[in-house]
Amino acid sequence: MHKQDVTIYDVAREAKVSMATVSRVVNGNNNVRKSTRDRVQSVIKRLHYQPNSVAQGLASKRTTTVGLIIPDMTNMFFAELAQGINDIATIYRYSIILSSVSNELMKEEDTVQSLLNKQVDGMIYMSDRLSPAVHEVFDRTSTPVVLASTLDADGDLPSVAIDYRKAMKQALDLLYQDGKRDLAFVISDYNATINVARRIPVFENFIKEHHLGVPRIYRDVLTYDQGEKVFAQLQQEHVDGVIVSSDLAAAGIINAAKAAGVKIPEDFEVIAAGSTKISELVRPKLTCVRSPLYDIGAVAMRMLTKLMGDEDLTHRKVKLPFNLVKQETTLNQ
Amino acid sequence: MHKQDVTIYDVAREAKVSMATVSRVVNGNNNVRKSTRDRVQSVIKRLHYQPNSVAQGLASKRTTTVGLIIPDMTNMFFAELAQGINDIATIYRYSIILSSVSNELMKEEDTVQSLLNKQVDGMIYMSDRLSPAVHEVFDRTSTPVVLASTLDADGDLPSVAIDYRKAMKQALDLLYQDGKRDLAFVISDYNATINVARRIPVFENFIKEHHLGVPRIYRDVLTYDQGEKVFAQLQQEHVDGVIVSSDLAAAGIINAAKAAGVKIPEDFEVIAAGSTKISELVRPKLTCVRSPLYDIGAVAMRMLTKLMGDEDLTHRKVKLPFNLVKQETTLNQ
DNA sequence: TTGAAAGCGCTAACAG
DNA sequence: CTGTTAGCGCTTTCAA
Repeated sequence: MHKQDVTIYDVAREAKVSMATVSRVVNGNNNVRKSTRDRVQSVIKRLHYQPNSVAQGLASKRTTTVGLIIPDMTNMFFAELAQGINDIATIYRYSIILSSVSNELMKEEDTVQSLLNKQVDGMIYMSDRLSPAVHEVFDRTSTPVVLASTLDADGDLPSVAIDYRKAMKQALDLLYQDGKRDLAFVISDYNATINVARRIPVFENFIKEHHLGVPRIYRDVLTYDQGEKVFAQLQQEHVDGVIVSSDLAAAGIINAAKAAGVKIPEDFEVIAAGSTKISELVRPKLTCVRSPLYDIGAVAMRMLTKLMGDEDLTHRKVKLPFNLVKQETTLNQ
Repeated sequence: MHKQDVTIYDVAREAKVSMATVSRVVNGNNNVRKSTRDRVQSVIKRLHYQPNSVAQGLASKRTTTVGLIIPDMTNMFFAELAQGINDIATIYRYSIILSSVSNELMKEEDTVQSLLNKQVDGMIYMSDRLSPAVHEVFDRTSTPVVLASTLDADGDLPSVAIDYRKAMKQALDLLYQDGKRDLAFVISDYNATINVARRIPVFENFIKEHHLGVPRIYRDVLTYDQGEKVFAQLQQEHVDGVIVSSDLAAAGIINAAKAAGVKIPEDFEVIAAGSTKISELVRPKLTCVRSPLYDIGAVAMRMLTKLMGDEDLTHRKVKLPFNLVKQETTLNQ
């Protein structure tokens, strides 16, 4: 049994034309007489001919494939981004090679290089941290890259995101207006660009301006369990308002607070700086910054298609509007 | 700027060997003298040579790529499966082409065919329903396929799953032992193989054996909102024990029940027949059937690697052990 | 509107 | 241990 039984050559022979003509028909090239086209198409149907994409890729140097570098696909945040990318990719008939880099089995730069070796036409990068090694690979290649929900703080890679500074500021304002003065910021990765270059400076500045003492930052809190655990520390330090980067961790904090008999939002307010379905299904419902994740993915993919078609981008750094959704973990005036 | 500047030919010339020898070095073939190997490797390094996977694929007829057909990547259930697949794939150096078939943009059989055209070495299929059209494509190809967390009820495609009959039976027993007599089964897709061929027969049989009247089955309940909505019906029909196929929908039911002042588990018990992180973060915590999702994915991928290496499978239908995790939505004796 | 022919970059006999 | 030589299946000039 063969992987491929019928090739373009078989079609050409049966239809009594050259391979070139079959190729034209397959690729929708108009320079074919209608009668010829019909004849070829009927042979294609009769023989169940399917073009070999690998051969097409080698000959044309286009694979109609894009690479997706994602930190962790079990994180709904990224899954929703990926869904937006996927849908647009499908419309444009691009396939997606998925690389989840959560495991330590392969270095990120090797993953990216492997994508390049597969001759992807473009890549979308959504890891929070753009290491120098990865950046170097991006710089060396002519294959277009778009960042989704991430930033390239120093460089100028095209990106789609929200205004993290503004979102952080609004969240802090809300806590402050509600009378909270002992604020904390709970994050997963301190060195993620969006944290170190955006949210943290805003947070520290806010604390300073309002004379709220020392900025309290808790790191490495990403999972539900880590959220549950960090609550004890928050309570010990008498924190009464907290911004949490992941809503999964925020769910842990909320449940731990409820278990400890703490009243939310009266005595303790929580805002998630990033959100997924989870913010809707915990009780009390989570006040959160809602990014248009699906749209971020969709826009990023659309930008990539332009880049892959050698078009220019009108905007290289796109900021999409976000929403501060006031729910039950803040006083919600 | 070119996509590929240095080819195997350049390396051969610089190292003063033939392309064949370079190819041998690249592929770790042992029939190369150490000194030659070293010389070639140093040239490879100096020139930053990277093999073109597309050309390799065309020449060798192996792409070291597998296709993943997934219904909806924003469903954590599938995301966790995919993670297991991804990790094993990474170990064996396979890339993953991801096809989310949730959108209506492309028919499933076309998606599968497109994967075949890309010359994937194998496929893992995780959609709940194996349509005749898709099955036909699978039957026609010699490319190996493994089903993960799905069944091929009539056919004999290799699969990895749990014992759905047993899981359903245990869940029903638990509700019955707790004194619940007005049972219902809430599912997303009635025609999913695991439902129509496994769970539903067990449910109907149970109802009959215990003389519990007419089996109540609620369909098309998949999302959180749909779960919230279906609760009104459950209440109206005085259901006191329900098995829900998706834990996301179960979360909706629980929250709606709480909002209606219904006491869980005293007056109303809930068991999720499939579970993810969500079962842990709702309150009360959800009693659920826990499938080893990551392992199912991992085992499926391992089976696929064997098939792709032309090895035989000792077991074509693997059943992994599951757990009925008793938490707060059942009386939990 | 069509065909001939030269690759795309690599692998895999085969011969030596 | 190494090189020669055909391809893999398709696209793409270039001529006709």
